[in-house]
Amino acid sequence: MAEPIRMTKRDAARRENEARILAAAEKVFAEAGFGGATMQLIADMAGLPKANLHYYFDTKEELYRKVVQQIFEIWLHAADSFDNAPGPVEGIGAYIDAKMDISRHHPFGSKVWASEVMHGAPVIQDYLETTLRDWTKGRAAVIQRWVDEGKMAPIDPRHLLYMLWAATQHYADFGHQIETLNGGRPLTDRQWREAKESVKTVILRGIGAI
Amino acid sequence: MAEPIRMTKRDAARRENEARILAAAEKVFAEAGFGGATMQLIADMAGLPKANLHYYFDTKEELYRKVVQQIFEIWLHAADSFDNAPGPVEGIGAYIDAKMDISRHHPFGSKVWASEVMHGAPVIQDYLETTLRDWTKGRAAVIQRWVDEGKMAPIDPRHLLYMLWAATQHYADFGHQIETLNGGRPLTDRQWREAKESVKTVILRGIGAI
DNA sequence: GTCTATATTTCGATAGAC
DNA sequence: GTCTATCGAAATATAGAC
Repeated sequence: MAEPIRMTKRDAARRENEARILAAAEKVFAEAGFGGATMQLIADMAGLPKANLHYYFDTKEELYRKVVQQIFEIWLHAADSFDNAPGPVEGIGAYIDAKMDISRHHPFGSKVWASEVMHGAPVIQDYLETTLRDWTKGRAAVIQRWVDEGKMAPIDPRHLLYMLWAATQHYADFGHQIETLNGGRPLTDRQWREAKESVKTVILRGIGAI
Repeated sequence: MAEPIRMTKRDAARRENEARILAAAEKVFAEAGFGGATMQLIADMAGLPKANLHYYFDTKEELYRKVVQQIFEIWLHAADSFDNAPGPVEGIGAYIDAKMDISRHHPFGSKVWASEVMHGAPVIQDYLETTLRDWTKGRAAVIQRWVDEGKMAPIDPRHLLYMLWAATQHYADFGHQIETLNGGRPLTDRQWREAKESVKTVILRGIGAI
C-alpha cells in the first residue's frame, strides 16, 4: 500500500536531481566546452557528489546529449511563432521576437548548440539531417510563397533563414563580447528592446516587407 | 663568417615549423575546442613529434594564444574595406564582401575566435577591452555620420555592427549546419556569390541605403 | 634542434560500504 | 539512493640521449 507513495517520492527526487544536474551541465558545457567541462565541475555546481552524476547519467557524453536535445526542443518551439502568419511582417517579426527572447533567457543552451555545430555536430548530426532539414524545407516554402504572392522582395529563403538565425543567436553566443563593448555591463531591458527593434527593422525593411 | 648563413637557415626552419604548428593548431582547436584539442593531435597534423611542439611553444595555452592573436589580425584587416568609403553602400558593401571572404577562406580561425568569446574570452579579454572597443567606437561614429548626413536610415550603429558580424561569421561558424542543409555538399562558387548578394541586399536595403 | 621515454597530473568511471 | 575511496586511462610537460 505504501509502494505508490514511495515511488512517487522517489520519482520526484529523481526528477529534481536530474533537472539540477542538467541545468548545471548546460552552464558548464557552455562555459568550458565539452572537452573543457569536467564531471567534477558539474557535480560541484549541482551540489552533488561526482559519483551521483554517474548514477543518473552513465557517461559524460550521455549527459551532454541530453543537454543538446533539451536545447533543440527549445529551438523548435520558437518556430510556432512563425506559423499561421498572414505575411512576413507578422511571421518573421514574431519569429525574431521569439528567437531574441531565447537568446536572452537561454544563453547557455544557445552556446552549447553553437559549439556542437562548430565541432561538426558529432552528437546531433542525425537531428540536422532529419528534423532540422524538414523544418527548414517547410519554412523556406512558406517564405517562397510570400515572395510569389508579392508580399516581400525575391530573397533566397535559405539565406534569409541563416540571417535570422545568425542575427538572433549572436546576442547569446557573443553575449560576452557585446557586454564588454557595452562597458562591461549586461544589456538593460531597454537595450534588449532596441536590439529586437533594430534586427526586426533591418530585416523586414531589407526583405521589402515594410 | 658562416654564422649569418647558419642563423638564417635556422631562422627559416624555425619560422616554417612555427607556421606548420600554428596552422595545425588552428584546425585542431577549431574542430575540437581548446579542451578537446590535444598536443598529440596537433603534432600529428603538423607532422612533428609532440615534444617539438613544447620546444617551440612552452605550453598548450601559449600556442592557443598565438592562434587567437593571428585570427584577431585578420579581423582587423577586414576593416580596411570599411574605411575611406563615401557612403554606406560602398563602405558596408565592401566590408560584407571582405568578411564573407574571410568566412570562406579562414573558417577555422573564425571558429576559434567564436569559441574563445563564447567561453568568456579568457585569453583575449584585454584585446576586447582595448583594440576592439576602440575599433567599434570608430566605426560606429562613421555609421552615425552617414545617418546624420541622410545617407541611410537612423539605425543604432552598434546593433548594425553586431548584425554584420553575425550574418557574415555565421557562414564560417555554422558552416557544417549550412553544408548539411545543402544536401551534405559545401557551397559552390555560385552559392557563395548568392550568399554574399543576399546578405548585402538585405542589409543595404534594410538600412535604407539602396 | 630533434626525438624517445617517462614523470606527473587530471579526469572519467567504478567498487563497495552505508 | 548516496557517498568515499580508488582504479585505470589519457593528457601535459619534461628529462636526457643524440
